[in-house]
This record gives sequence, structure tokens and C-alpha cells, in this order.
Amino acid sequence: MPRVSSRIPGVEGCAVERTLSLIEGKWKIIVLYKLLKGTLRFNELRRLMPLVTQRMLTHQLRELEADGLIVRTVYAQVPPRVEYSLSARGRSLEPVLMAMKEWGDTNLSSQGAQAA
Amino acid sequence: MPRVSSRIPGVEGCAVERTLSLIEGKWKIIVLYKLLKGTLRFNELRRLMPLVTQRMLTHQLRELEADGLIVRTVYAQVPPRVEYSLSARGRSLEPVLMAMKEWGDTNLSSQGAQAA
DNA sequence: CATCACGGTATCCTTTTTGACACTATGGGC
DNA sequence: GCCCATAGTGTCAAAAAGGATACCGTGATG
Repeated sequence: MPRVSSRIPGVEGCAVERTLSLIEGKWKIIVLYKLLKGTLRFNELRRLMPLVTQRMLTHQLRELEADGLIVRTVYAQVPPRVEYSLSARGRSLEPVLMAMKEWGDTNLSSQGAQAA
Repeated sequence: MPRVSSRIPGVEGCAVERTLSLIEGKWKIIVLYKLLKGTLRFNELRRLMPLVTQRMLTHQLRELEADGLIVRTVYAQVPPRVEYSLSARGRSLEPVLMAMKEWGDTNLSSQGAQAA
């Protein structure tokens, strides 16, 4: 996933593209959604998303962390304890997620939408 | 690009994911952006996005059309004339695009953001 | 007669993304 | 002594996405 999709200076969509590049990735949006409601541990996330493989979840979490959208806190315990929560930056994405959710709720009603 | 990312009924993020799945794809967002300002012909789009290959542009346009976000109008002329414009559904995505643009403008200021 | 513009297709190849599966350390419970 | 849970990692392979390049028909233009 290219962190920067376009380097052409004159492209107006640049900011949008760059924003998109942070939230595309198969499970990132769900992760952000779940974390909107509060901090979660790794396996709590897994249980909430049974279809994600461990490797994928780790991978997506690492990217979200690298992009500064989530915070990873490790507690030095022996059954390891790692908590994930939104950073301020991640929380600021809420309007974007909500705009997408509203659009989806309105335009992709119950079935697969008229043109999908 | 899977048109439907998740079929799990209980996943709240579903609408968001499905919305995302319509606008991810390397050039779709730019296309939608350009079309927000008005109808464009195929080669006008190409000239506005010099780095997109013809094949890719065609491909993205076809998908946007299949998803009902844009309308393709062919005029039976001999230098062929094909116009693309947003459908009502496509135009209704404007709040989503704008939310992303605002977030990007605010959080990805000038350089590559602090954590990218 | 050759070339250009238009709006594409077709084919092949590379890169990126995703998935399957096995493996790790540690300490506690049985 | 064996298995469980936690939070991963590593390797390999498949699938998807994207890119390079060449080609198509038509009519006007030179």
C-alpha cells in the first residue's frame, strides 16, 4: 500500500488521496470503528472480527500505528497484555468514518444496492 | 477489488466498508473530484491525469459506472465522443470526499505528516 | 497515401495485498 | 508433564491490482 499515491503537485485530490491511503486496507476501517468505542486488546479485536487472520490483524494494526492513528500500549506482564486505542489523530477521523457510514446506510440499503 | 468486503451480518462497519470499497482504487477519487466540477470527455480526463494509463482510466471508469457513481454517454459520431459525468448517487458522495479532503488538509499538512 | 485524434481493447508482466499455516516464549492450571 | 491463553512472527503461496506496450476502426487533414 503506497503511503503516498500521487506526488504530482498540481493534483487537487491529493489530500483526499492521501487520506484514503491511510484507511484503505482490508480491515483498517473496522478496527478504527471498534476503537471509536474504546480501548481494546489484541485478542478482543480478533474476537470481534473472527474472519481476520492473526497475521493480517497485526499487519493492519502496525500500519495504523505507523500512520499515527492508533496507539499501542504494551504491559510487561506475563500473559502479555497489549492495548490498542485511537490517537487524537485517529479520533479526528471520526467525521470521515461517519460520512462514509451515513452514505453507506443511505445508498447501500439492506441488499447490495441497485448497481452493484 | 471485492465489491463486498465483508458478508458477516453483525459487523457494524459494514456500511463503511462497502462505501470504502467503491472509492478505493488508484484513481477513482481523482476522477470523482474532477467530475464534481462538471462533465468531462475521456481524453479530457486523461489530460488532467497524465500519469494514469489509458487502460487504468478505462478500468476505473468502468467500475465507477458499474457502481452507479458516474454516467457514461456515448455520442454516435465519428471521432468518437464519450462523456462522463456524476450520477446523482455519485454526487451524493460529495460529503464523504469533502470530509476526507478536510481531514487531509488539516492532518497531512504540506509534508508527509509527522507519522508517515 | 500517411498521419492524426478519439476512445478504447488485448496481452503480458510486476508489484502489492491477502491468506494459510506453522511456530515462538512464558507462566498458570490440571 | 501437558495444555491453555496471550500476542505475536516467519514462510510460502495465491490472488488482486496496477503498469507497459501494442493494437483496433473511422474519418478528416495534409
